[in-house]
Amino acid sequence: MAVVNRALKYDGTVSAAVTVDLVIFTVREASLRVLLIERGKPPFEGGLALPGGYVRVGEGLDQAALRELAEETGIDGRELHLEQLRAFGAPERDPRGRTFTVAYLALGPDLPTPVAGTDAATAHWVPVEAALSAELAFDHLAILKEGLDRARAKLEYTTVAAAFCRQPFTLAELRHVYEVIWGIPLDPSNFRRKVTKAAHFVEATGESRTPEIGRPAALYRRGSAELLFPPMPRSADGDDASV
Amino acid sequence: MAVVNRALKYDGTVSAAVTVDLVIFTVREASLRVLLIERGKPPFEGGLALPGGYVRVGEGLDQAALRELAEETGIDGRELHLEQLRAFGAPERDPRGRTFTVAYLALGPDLPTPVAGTDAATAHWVPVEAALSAELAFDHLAILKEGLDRARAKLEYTTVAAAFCRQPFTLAELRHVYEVIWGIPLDPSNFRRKVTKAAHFVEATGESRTPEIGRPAALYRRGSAELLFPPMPRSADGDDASV
DNA sequence: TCAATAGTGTCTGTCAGACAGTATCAG
DNA sequence: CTGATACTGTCTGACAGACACTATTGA
Repeated sequence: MAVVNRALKYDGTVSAAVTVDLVIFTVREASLRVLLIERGKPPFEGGLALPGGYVRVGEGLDQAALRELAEETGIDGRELHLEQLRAFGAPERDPRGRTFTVAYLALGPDLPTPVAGTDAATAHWVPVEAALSAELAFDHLAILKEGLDRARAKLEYTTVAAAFCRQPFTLAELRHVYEVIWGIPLDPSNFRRKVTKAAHFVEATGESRTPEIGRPAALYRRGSAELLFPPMPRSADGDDASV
Repeated sequence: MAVVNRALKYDGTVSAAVTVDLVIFTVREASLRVLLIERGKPPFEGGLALPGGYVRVGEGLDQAALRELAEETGIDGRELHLEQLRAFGAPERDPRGRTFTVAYLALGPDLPTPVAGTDAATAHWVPVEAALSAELAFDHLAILKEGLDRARAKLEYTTVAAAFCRQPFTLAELRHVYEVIWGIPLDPSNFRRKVTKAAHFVEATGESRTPEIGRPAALYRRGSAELLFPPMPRSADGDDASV
């Protein structure tokens, strides 16, 4: 769609299209998944890509990211964690002409199977290991990698892990998020001590949930803290398992 | 400069100018300083701003940042730490029309007084406390704040502090960087233990430098490590002193 | 009763904070 | 010698890793 003009201004500066692209992660069935769409139009027609689209006139970057999130997935962005990753602007990253993209990272609880939107023929939750070895359109593989790195890093020193859990949640569910994203097992006992002693990471609801088997687990909600101090230690030897 | 076209494409997507802006920090005379220019042209003529300029045709973002660094300061960017902060794109951030900017953070040792460049009437190393309470052009105050936050955070878990020191350096000089940027004193003894025990943060040259007064100090060079593990602890009570 | 998961208690090593004490220079 | 800064050593408390042990459910 839309031929992007690659207009030269007299002084050699560039006028370009600007897009937002979204790295949307969720945890489902013991794996971290990213939302990928099958492109319905050239370039890369039929190929896999991150959801995204052009920024509109009069629209801010965050605003554009929220709109694309709603359009391509039907998700209300206010329910998830959304933050900017960074801008990508290599001259040849889009064969249609000069295009800059601002990548966003979105984290949410196991989300509904998304609604195919404007540019999306179909959308799927793809396990990240699979996505990392897939051929993605444009420079989306690099963007995905940065998103993954950022998500992994942020689990350490912020409380975003809770963004992956539908509230209320058990500590086992929260721990599961860490284990899946870091690809390493955590000691349940030490995890509990850490999380419950950190100020305002989680707050107990006083209720509990009885699973099909085993002892009922206490339920918690997100606390008010954004930063986690001291951080959640990732085992010294930076072992990322498979990925 | 130059009138930026705010062309609407038929589908309402925007074509815009793209700039890079630089937050360049250095440590001098017991204060953290940022390079600000006095704008030579409208808008905000005569006002203070971060150095920066338009991205050119065929030029990548990092490349544009390096070029602007050289043009406006005469600094060879390969000598300093340069990383992207993030993109800013509020619709009304530039009165001339829709403009996106990609902010960069640059960290270097006490740098030469910069050469006034293309868009800069004059350039100064301004103490950050002063810059934070100044009226900066565009959204540059917000960009500066983010740069400062990022720099402070990165001292904790990376070895970038060494980027502020001309090599070779003493451990007192390196410690001074932390103290100035965090605005808190660090215990010299514990700092030494931490830095020398961390793998490849610094490596001893075997030489020493005799100051005007006091015992000579051993000299070190940057090590190969980028990440610092375990991190440099910032005292639990997040006290940022004045700033 | 057992299987399974939730949750508690405790030992140990590592490391940060505090600070006493020693070393090496210029005058 | 004094003053100043560089460097070493040591004690203590906080906390992570490991893991034994107890608690509460369904079948």
